[in-house]
Amino acid sequence: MHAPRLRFAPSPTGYLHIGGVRTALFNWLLARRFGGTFILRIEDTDKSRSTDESIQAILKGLTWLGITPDESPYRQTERLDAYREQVDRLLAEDKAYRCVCTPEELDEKRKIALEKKETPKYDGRCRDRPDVPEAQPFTVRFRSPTDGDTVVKDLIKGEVTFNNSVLDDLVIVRQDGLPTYNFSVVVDDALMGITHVLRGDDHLNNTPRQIHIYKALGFPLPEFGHLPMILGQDKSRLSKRHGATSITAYEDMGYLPEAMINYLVRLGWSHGDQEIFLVQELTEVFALDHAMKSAAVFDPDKLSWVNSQHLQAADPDRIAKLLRPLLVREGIIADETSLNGAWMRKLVVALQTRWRTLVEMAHAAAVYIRTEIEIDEQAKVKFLKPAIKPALESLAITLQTVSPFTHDKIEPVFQQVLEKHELKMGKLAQPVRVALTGGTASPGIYDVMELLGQEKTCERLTKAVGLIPSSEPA
RNA sequence: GGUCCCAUCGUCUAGCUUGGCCUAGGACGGUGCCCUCUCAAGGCACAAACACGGGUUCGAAUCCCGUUGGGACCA
Repeated sequence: MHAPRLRFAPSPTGYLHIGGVRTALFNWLLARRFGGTFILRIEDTDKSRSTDESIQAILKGLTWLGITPDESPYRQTERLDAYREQVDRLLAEDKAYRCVCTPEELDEKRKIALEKKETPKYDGRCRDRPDVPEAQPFTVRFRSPTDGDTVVKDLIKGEVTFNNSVLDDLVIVRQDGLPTYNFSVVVDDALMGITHVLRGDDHLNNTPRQIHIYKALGFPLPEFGHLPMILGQDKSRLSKRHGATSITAYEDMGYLPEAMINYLVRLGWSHGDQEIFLVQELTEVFALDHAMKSAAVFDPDKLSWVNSQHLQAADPDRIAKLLRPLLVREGIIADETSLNGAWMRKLVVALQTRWRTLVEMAHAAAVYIRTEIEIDEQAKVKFLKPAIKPALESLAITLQTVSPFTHDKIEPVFQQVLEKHELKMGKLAQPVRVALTGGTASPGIYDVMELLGQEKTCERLTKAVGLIPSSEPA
């Protein structure tokens, strides 16, 4: 593969789907790997279903992932002249013809065929009609070969043979003058010099038709590759009822773009036993020879794990930066500038291995930011007992003298309190943890204290002491 | 209904092209243990699959045929 030209050609009829992203990703990766060009083409000829919001969503999603086109995006609705020109050629060369059969007539014939248990197929009534009426509304049909085989040499599926007799004369221009999918896609791919058509395998059956159009138009054939679908947990095609299928949803849920790419690339492709990939690395090793033929089930658990791996490896300052808007969104801070960078970095380091998404991290961060915390009732009953009260009290007092209030300075003071009260680490750490965070799970206790700062630490300890009765209730 | 695609642990997959290295490997998830101030992270271990049936062959997850099951497209 040398300097290939690849494209992603979504139709803007909804949000950007996970499956679409995977297709885009494979194309983009191949372009990067082999020094090629990646093109984005918006297939918006279906005006009734296409929306500008969708186009924006597609662009936004791809941009988030860094899958950006090398040429400015094309829109089919801006290329109508090109299709018209090619249709005229076909018509002039008698490789296509006008068909004046009405939808009603065709429907009727289809019904009859179905009743007779025959495959509905256009009967070719206008194919060789010498007297095509001029004034009537018409569609343009492609004159398909009726015998022989068409072999698709698919990059992923291998050789797939279709018998031409099953192909009927497909409509390439509708009554409203707009080209149909199978025609516009060929004209575009040919005119844009696409060398490799990599798309979902739901298009495999269309490929022989398209090959005939290429040939009729005298264009060189690209290579074809048909990627398997992505399925939901119930093994049916991924759809709304499987939960989030929009790429935007994953950004909102706090997944990292590189994790998304990593997870999606492994869905249908492998590189030995390697699971975690940097995007850079993918652009160096990705190729189609280890692409899967069969459909894959989307597994949110594994995505979550992949995300955690990238989250742990990520630069804390970058994560901090991504966290800020989420903290605002979740109502934890008032505006993005309200916390200082060095502190945010410490926060991220403390939480990085403990949570799998940015949103989870943001929620976990609340305890260190808010002035008021809620103490879990069970934790309180279990750990904030009279026996520990003196130790907590003396900790609250001695910690006030620590300066600077850092992990390393806090540790010896904490140890002293342990010794003085003859306590083991675990005996004191848990009550302190409950007092400081309201719960029983948190980062290391010295880190928690440093994050909270002297004031909050001492306040919360004192407050906890106040919650403990002096003696065990009878 | 017709055409086409697909088939290894629950899931993602290695192995299949060039049969023996497969007692089928890795990963997620699950379970247990270790580490440990808790929770994570990390380490170790365990359970878990070649859809089925025929061939071909000394030998098949790997090649061939069929069945079954899933999916897509055309309507």
